[in-house]
Amino acid sequence: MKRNAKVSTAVIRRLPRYYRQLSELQEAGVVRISSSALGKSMGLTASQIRQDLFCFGGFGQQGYGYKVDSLKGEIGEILGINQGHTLVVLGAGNLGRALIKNFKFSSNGFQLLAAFDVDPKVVGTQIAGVPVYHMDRLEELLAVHRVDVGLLTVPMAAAQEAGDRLAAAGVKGLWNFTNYELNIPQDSGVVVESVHFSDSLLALSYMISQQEKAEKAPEEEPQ
Amino acid sequence: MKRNAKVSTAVIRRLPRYYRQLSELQEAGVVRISSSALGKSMGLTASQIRQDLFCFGGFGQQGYGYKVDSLKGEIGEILGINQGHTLVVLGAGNLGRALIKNFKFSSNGFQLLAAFDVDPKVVGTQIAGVPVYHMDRLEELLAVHRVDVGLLTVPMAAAQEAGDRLAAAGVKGLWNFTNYELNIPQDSGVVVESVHFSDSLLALSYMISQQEKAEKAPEEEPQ
DNA sequence: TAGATTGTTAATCGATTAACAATC
DNA sequence: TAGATTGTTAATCGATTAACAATC
Repeated sequence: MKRNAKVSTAVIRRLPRYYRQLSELQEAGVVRISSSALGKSMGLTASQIRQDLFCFGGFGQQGYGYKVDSLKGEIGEILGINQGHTLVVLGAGNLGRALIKNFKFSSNGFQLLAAFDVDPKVVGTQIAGVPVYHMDRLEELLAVHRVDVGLLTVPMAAAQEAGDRLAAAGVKGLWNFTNYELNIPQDSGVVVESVHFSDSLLALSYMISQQEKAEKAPEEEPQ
Repeated sequence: MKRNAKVSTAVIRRLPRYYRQLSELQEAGVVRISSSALGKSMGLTASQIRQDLFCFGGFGQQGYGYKVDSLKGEIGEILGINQGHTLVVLGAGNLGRALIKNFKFSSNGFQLLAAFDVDPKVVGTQIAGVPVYHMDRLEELLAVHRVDVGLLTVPMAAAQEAGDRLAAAGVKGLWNFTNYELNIPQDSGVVVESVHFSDSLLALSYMISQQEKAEKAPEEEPQ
C-alpha cells in the first residue's frame, strides 16, 4: 500500500480499533509503545500495524516506537474527530432513546443536534437534553443547521423514505440501525454505514454452531 | 475455496446478508433467482456468490438458478437458526431494555430466557415479558438452563467480569455491546462477537471526511 | 435440442507478512 | 556507539474474479 493511495476498507475498519486501544493505553498511563507490543495487545502483527500507518505517514520514531498521545492524536485527526461533525436522530423509539441517552457522541467528535419522530407523545419533549421535533420539520431544521450525519432508528418500513429525505437535505452520511438495506445511489456522495444487529447475531450463531461441531468430533487434523 | 475447507470470515459475514436478501425476495414473492441477479441486488459478483455457496455444497440447479425458499432454508441451517439457541441479557439499562423490547431474537433462532441487573429498581420486574433477576443469581440460572449466548449491555467497567462469569458458567458465545474489548482466552472455546458503535461511527466519520476532501479537490484522476 | 446457469478449477488481484536498510 | 524499531520494498498468502465444462 503506497502512501496516499486509496486506503482499503480493511485498514479503515482497523483505525477506530487503534484509536480505542491507544485511548486505553493512554488512560493506563502508557507513554510509548512499539508496533509489536501494540500488535500483541490487539491480535495483529507488528508488520500490519506499520503497514497500516504507512498509508498515512510516519508517526513513529525509529528505535523508539510510537508516542501513545501523539499517535492517538494523529489517528483521531485521520478519522475526522476534530471536524465538528453534527448529527440528528430519526426515530425516538426504544433504540433511538437508548442511543441518545447512552452513546457518547461527543467522544467520537459528533454533536447531537436534535431528534425527530412522529409520535405526538414524544414530539415536543426532550431526551437527555435533546429536543424531539416532528418529522415534518426535518427539512426546516436541516436548512438552518449543517447536519453531517443522520442516525436512523425508525421502523424498517420507514427507513428508505427517511434516508432519502436526509440525503436530499444534504447530509453526508447515514448511520443505519434498521434491519433494512438502504438504497442510496452511489453518485449521490452520501455514505451509508449500517449496524445490522441481525447480521452480527447470525454470524455469532454460525460460529457457536461450528464450535459445537468441533467439540463433538474432536480434531481429526488431516496430518 | 474447497468445499468443507475452513470457511473464511469474509464468507461468514456475507451469509447473514444472503439470508436477509433472500427473506426480502421471498416476501416479494420471488421464487427463483440466478447468482447474477442476486449479485446485482447485493453489489456482489455472480462468481463470488457461487464461490461462497460452493463452500457448503450445491444448492442450485444448472440452467435454472436457485430456488429462493430452499436456498434461504439451507443458509438458515448453515447459520444454525434451527438449533434452538438460547440467550440471556446482562444489563437492563437503556440499551439492554431497548434490545429486549425491539430486537426480534426469535427471527434469528434465539430464545431470550432472562435478563440480569444489579439495580433494585428493575430486579424482580419484567421487560416485555422477560424476567429480570439479580446478577447474583446468574450462575444459579445458568446451572439449570442451557444458555448459549450472553448479551452484554452492562457498563464498560463491568464488562470483563460479566464476560468471565458467563464463560465460566458455560456459555458458548458472548454478544458484546459494550465499548470494551473483552479478553477471553482463545482456548476457552467461547466466541466473542462485538458490536462497537464507536468503531462504526468513526469509520463513517472517516468516510464522510474523505468524501468532503474529494468534493473540494475534484478529480485529478492521474489519467 | 438449445439456452441458461451452475459447480468447480484456474488466473488475478489485493491484503498480509517478511525482510532489511535507514535512523533514532 | 550499539541496540532497537521504524519506514518501506519485496514475497507470500488468501480472497475475488474469470473461465468453462457439466448439466438442468
